[in-house]
Amino acid sequence: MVSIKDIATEIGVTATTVSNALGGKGRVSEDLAKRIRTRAQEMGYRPSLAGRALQSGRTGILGLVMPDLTNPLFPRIAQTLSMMADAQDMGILIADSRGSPAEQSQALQRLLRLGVDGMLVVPQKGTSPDPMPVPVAVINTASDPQNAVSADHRGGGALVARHIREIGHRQVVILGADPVSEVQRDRIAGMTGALGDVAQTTVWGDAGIAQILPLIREGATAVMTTSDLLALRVRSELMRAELSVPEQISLTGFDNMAFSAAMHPSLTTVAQDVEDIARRAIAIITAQIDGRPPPGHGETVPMRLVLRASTGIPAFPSNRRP
Amino acid sequence: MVSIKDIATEIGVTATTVSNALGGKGRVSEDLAKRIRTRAQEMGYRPSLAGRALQSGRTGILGLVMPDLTNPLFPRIAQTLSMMADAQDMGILIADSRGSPAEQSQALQRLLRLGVDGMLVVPQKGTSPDPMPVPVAVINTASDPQNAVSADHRGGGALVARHIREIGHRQVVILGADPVSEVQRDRIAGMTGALGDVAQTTVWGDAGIAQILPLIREGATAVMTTSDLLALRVRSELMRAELSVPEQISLTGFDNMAFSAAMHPSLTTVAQDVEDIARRAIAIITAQIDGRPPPGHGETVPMRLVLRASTGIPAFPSNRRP
DNA sequence: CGCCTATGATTTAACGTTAAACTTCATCAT
DNA sequence: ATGATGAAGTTTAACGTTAAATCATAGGCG
Repeated sequence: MVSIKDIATEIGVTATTVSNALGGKGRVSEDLAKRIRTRAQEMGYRPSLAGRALQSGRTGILGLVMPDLTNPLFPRIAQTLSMMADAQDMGILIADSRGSPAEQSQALQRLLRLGVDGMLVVPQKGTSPDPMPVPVAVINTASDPQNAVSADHRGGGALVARHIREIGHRQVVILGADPVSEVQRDRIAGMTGALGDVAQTTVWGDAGIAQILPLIREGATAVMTTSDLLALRVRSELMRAELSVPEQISLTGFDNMAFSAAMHPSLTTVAQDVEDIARRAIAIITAQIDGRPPPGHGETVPMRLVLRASTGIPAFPSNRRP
Repeated sequence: MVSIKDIATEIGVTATTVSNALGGKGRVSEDLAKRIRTRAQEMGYRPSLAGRALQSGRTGILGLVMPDLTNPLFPRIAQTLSMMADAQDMGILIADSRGSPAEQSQALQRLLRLGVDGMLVVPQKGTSPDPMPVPVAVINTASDPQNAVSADHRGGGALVARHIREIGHRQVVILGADPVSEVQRDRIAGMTGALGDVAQTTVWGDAGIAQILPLIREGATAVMTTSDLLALRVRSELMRAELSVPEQISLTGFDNMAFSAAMHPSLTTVAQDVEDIARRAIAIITAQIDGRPPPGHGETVPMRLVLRASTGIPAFPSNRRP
């Protein structure tokens, strides 16, 4: 490994001068600076993060903790975060909280031990992360509006619900995965709010899926879910019951996952602007690290309705079929 | 931040003694060592990675570069790698090569600059990573058997193909996503090998999907794909053509993605033992970092056939339907 | 000529940790 | 008594970088 000293002795100056030349600080004649830069380049110099970190107290590394790395959102978040971080010459260290709040704390501790400058956390359902000795940005849970950034799940729910209402549905089923999840509750709250006087029943999880066919027999013409994966499972149930989508039943998902466009019929769903969320999270974190006031105050990022083929005008919009 | 020195002055010994006590090296009386450990605990001491890294020349951080973080494999690889790494007190820094080989090099450079001790690379289709100044483990491409670990894609292909042949199919279509991908080519090679005298046609990508219905009209009774997502798209096509799965057409995927169990019918597919792959990759990398010879010599990790409802005995196994 | 200022570079020190060499003191065999 | 052995700690130094303070030199000005 080439160090700043090696360059210094090669050229015949001091380490400090090389540091200044490369960093653009202090006083170095433009001539010498250029010479140093080219020589450094030639010798394949790479600044040692460790040395710098020791001196500055900063590692330039952020930790990313997600409830479950197999979470559908993770890849896109990770991708965008890593690009944003790159742009600031920072790195993203990942950790998995493996579903449990206890593991979440451990993951945070591990990242802390590795010396991250800040933490990006997508918290476990229903938890908020322990207080940390480094800045934290919380994603998708509005714990403390100062450091949180979230998609507007409520607004997203309202978007689909309004669509369903406007195309004429008068009785719908809402299916959530887990009532513990604040995100899911928000989505559903948005739906119920926008449905207004449309008749609605909310059901949860596997038990909820089993209740759907009976509810359809009682006149429901649309099923709104809080995740594309749930929607796919409902689609399977409907197929088994020989109910056609969207002719007899309209179906909606959430999150615009990769497969939702490939299903038949392609799934109407709601997309998060993950890129915007990631950008804001990074902005919050870097601001805090640099001791600046975090920008914005917990505004949420709007969601977008993705209209596809799984929703349509109900054949029998009345409460009960003939 | 509490440093080793703080503890030293508190107790009235030298920094070295504290370091020795905590690290279990050197000579320290058990009595004193205990006192030091408890005091360190009380003061909330966390060793500085930077200091250690500077001294040892190691950061304890590995880089993970994937072609595309939205790759279906990524979450599971990342999850397992991060757990394995944790176990060795290491961290995983992620980077996205954004689809292009050029970006792949840049991603590697970035991680290098951040000071990783080693690199885990899932290379771009058809590329192998540039030589690196740190150890590298290559995943899923058998470039150099010394440092590569891969699922047995060929064997996986053979598994599904054998299944399809054994249940009586005599004419099949094979659908791949991209002929440039070595992984996909291996999977298909495995399939064609195991099909033996079964009539077969291989088609690729979007154009390939369009060719499937004609081929079925000519008598094909099974469609084998190299990815679950492709299978889902084929399923949609079949549905549009009112062909039932598996009664009329059998369908298979690859990778056992989250949705493949939720589809209707649930998808017969091939699963990678991602955990084993990750474990071996970490073993290879840590061995190289420690200067030990890498264990094993590029053996591949067997794949597993996941039998579900999308494959069955063909109604008309003959070459042409009545 | 002597003083001030600006410029260009050097010296010093520190960040936290640990390997290696060294001191101190007690114990024990000859 | 004399040296050898060993245990318990200490001193020194180094890893790479950079902030702060210091030194040297030249040119401008009264």
